[in-house]
Amino acid sequence: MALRNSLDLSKTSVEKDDIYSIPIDAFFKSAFSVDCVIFGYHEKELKVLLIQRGTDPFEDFWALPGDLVYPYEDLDAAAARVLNDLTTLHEIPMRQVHAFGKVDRHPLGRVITVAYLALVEVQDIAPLASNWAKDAKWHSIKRIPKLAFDHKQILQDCHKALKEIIVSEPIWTTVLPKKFTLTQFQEMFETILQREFDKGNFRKKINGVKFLKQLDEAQTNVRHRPSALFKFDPKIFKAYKEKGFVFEF
Amino acid sequence: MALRNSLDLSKTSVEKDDIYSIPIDAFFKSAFSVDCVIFGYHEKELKVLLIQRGTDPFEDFWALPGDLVYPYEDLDAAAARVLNDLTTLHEIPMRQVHAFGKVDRHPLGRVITVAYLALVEVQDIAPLASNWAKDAKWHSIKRIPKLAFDHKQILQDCHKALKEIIVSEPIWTTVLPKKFTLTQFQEMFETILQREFDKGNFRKKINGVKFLKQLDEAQTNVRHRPSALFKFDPKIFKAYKEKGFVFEF
DNA sequence: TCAAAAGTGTTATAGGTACACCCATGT
DNA sequence: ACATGGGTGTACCTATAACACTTTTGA
Repeated sequence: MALRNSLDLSKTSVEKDDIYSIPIDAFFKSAFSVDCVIFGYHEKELKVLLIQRGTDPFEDFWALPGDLVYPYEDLDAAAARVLNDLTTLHEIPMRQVHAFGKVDRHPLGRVITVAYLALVEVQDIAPLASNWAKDAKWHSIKRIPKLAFDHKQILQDCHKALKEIIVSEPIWTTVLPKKFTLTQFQEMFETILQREFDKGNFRKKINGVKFLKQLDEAQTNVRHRPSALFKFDPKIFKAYKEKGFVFEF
Repeated sequence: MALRNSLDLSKTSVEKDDIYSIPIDAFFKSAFSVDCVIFGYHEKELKVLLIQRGTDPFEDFWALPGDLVYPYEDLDAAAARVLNDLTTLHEIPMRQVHAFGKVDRHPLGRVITVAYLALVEVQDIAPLASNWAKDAKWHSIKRIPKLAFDHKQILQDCHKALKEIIVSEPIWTTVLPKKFTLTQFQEMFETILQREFDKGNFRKKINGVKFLKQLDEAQTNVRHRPSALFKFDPKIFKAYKEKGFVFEF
């Protein structure tokens, strides 16, 4: 059987055909990992943080940052740790997207991985290579190199999930300045959702939404009419979310 | 540490505080399971198939049907197997919803579980207790007993996911007869989405949707005006799905 | 002829789309 | 004065919601 060759479970006495007599210990011969799709946004460009692997398997390949989950570590905490190892960011929530569990997805053994995503400001990142990575770089979503494992699929699924999450959860707050213009707001959505909006109509929708509050300030030093600045009000948003609010673009 | 007491990893030499020196084998001391939320629909009622546990932990508690994933088994295949063990159904796709990975969620060791859901016709089920279950019964979604593990949370998340999936994927085909009336169709959505629709407006939406085809047949032996019968056309639906179709109720 | 559910039509309103146009600023 | 992006208004069109009404059957 093909799968047999790509797995090393030789330390157990498990025989494939006698599946109902597998000793309980055999089940505890597997591991789980998390893989993080860290999206970065900056000036109308969507990027992903990739690492270049420093060890086998797939040495030198670009891959999503990820790691095995420690025995005493919650799944969510493991994802947060990976983000912290690569960046200076804390308190950025990672969202779980999907578990990938094909038998042969990892050449060294049975490893199920759980994919997480986050959206951050590109400039916030300090891409220092950790011990399992030679290098770490932002890649435009439009030019992704060949990736290790099944990471191409994972990235694709997470990109789709990002588009769904962004309209209902304010994960975009990490990507805009505290005080932002409506144009910045619109461009961010246009980039991530990969479509364009009419300026006037977009603004009408924003005006109907109380959690985006216009400030008494304006831009300065711009060579055009200064824009009003807006801020996000998390308390008011909370009430919206409870009613099932989503941006209906 | 509280977690320490609820886990049994004594076979490894791992010390909590020295997490970076954990031997690779320690990671392969964990297991994964699948838990299946099998929703059943019948005559305006939504139910869930629960089993009564026959073994510790949580013996005699009601729980979601689930099992450990076999070493050579894909995650999706494990979910399908659980469904097959409890029912006579094949070819019913299970949809992955979420992975639950809290350290202490399983009293016997580190077990991450991946939740799946399916929607089936209640009558199709043959609730025979398998070796790990004393009993298996349909429970109305409105009256759910105390559940084992974190299954209450899992059920809740899956119920929410069902509402989201039902409007974009035709998982409801398993629940309606091959030839169905628009009233049956409407009642099914009303039950699952827990809201009501105006008959006339609902039908207007259906008429705009080409993958629901009216047949040249009608009901017989009903003591009221016979309803036209409709069928689902998977080929036409495929084109709709590619354009991102969802029912906007 | 009545009950019951099928099926259609009407209207008022809300919301979306596609524009055109004016405004404030720095150079 | 003009280039640049900010900001507003309008007119058209379509979608939606609420409702009343007609139709077809079995009993």
